[in-house]
Amino acid sequence: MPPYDPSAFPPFAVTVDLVVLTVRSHALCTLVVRRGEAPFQGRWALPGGFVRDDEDLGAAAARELAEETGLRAHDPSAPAPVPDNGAHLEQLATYGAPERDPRMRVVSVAHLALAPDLPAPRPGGDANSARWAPVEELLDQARAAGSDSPDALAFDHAQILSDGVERARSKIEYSSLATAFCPAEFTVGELRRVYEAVWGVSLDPRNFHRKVTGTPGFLVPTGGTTTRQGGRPAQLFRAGGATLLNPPMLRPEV
Amino acid sequence: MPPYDPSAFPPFAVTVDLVVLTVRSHALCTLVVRRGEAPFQGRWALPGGFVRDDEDLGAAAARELAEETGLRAHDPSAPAPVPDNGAHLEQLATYGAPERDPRMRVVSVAHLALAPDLPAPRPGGDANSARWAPVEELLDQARAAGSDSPDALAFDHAQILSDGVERARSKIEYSSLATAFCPAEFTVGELRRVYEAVWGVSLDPRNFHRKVTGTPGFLVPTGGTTTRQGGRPAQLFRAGGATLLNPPMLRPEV
DNA sequence: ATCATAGTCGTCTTCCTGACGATAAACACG
DNA sequence: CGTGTTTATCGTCAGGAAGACGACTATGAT
Repeated sequence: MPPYDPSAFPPFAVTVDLVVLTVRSHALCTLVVRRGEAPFQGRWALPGGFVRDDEDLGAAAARELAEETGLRAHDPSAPAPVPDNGAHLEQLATYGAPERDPRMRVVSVAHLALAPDLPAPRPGGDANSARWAPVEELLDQARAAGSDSPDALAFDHAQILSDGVERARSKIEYSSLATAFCPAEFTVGELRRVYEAVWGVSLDPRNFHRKVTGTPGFLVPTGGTTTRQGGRPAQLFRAGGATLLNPPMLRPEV
Repeated sequence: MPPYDPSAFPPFAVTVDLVVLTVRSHALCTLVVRRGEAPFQGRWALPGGFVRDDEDLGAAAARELAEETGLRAHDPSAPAPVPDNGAHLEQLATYGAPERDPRMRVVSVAHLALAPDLPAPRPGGDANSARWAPVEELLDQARAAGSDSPDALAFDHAQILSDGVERARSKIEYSSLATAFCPAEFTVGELRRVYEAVWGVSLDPRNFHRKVTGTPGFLVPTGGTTTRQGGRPAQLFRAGGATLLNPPMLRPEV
């Protein structure tokens, strides 16, 4: 074991980067901001920033999320007394390859946020500096063109986005996390469209309905109904207390 | 968005900590080392150390793992041509509460390593400075006594261990990761005892046998047999190419 | 020879899923 | 005002997987 001498450590910068996902018009979208400075000037990037001196990692991520979107983070470890519109926020992974930032050694603790559909993004300064981009578009781009393409995300953000999307895709299988994409009250059909958008598949409405309404604690009827999707009025639900789905919702093969 | 000025970042130290898990005599155990210096002098802690200047996070974790155990890390992203005794190594989570190290701001990128049963740990220097400790023991301790108990793990390592164990417990459900606890060739019964030790349950040998031998790509028979567990000779298997178990192995309730 | 131990093959019931028919309740439009 | 369209919801049926458990097999120990 090397001697643990805290005065002789290599200096690192620590940042948080955010993969903020939402579902907009049947597509899974993520928030990207345009970089104003070098490196990667003019390229799109995930929102993020430095962790402050006295700030925990999750707090830094929540602060960045609020700055970029106005969303209040919903701490999953809290008892969650208010079913507000706060977004789900969790740590994703940490990226620290030595050359990931050409200027210096930067370790980025990526976080994943899931939010209901939001109005237009709140640009930090100028008008077109932030947007919701369909993740398929961004990921296809990263696969087709290289990471040097001017349309590709800056730094290793395509990898971070890919990891975040994969986390979301797998986590809605066995948890009730998909409700984080929905408003406080939602219908079974709206929840189904979330699954369809995140997985990029279409699901049988009848089997889906049977599954989610038959899982105890997943959905709680509010008593109200809505016709905002057209067609026959649908029951409104809130997310129930259950966080784990057992047995899980099965993602179709293919 | 705050201006991204790399010369004005708050300085952090970045370390890796390791949750090394193995199964020894029917119990899930983790490697702990005794701290030689303050803070927490004399207390047990997870092995770990500083990330070097030009070193990736995973490389730092692999280096620490080799230093502490002699294990070669088995990069899960590599095509894995050699079914060697290398341990499985993956990033777990990152811990960076401002006061987690009283001396300075330290962000620790915890990694999870799964290894087959090893001989006695290789102490870095003196004889009794490292040991395999049953995780139940360590976690019960953390729950019963506070973190100030002299038997409790140093820093926030009880939390890190708890997260690592939970990751391992859930991941063997839907992946073939349990084979990382086994030697290169193993029997169905040995694999079952791994599940039983990690989950702390007992499983029906017949149903378990049906499940693992019936999942395509999970196990590959080597042709050999062994009687090292006593009783009727058992077929030997190697881990197959499949990494995802679908449908998953179900962890019993209760 | 007998027993204990561990492995392996079957059977049966129950639960869950996927496929899909049928009905219900709204709205749009001629 | 009927008719078609859309979405929601209930029901049925066959196939697959899992839990419970019986039965048989091949070793070593006594």
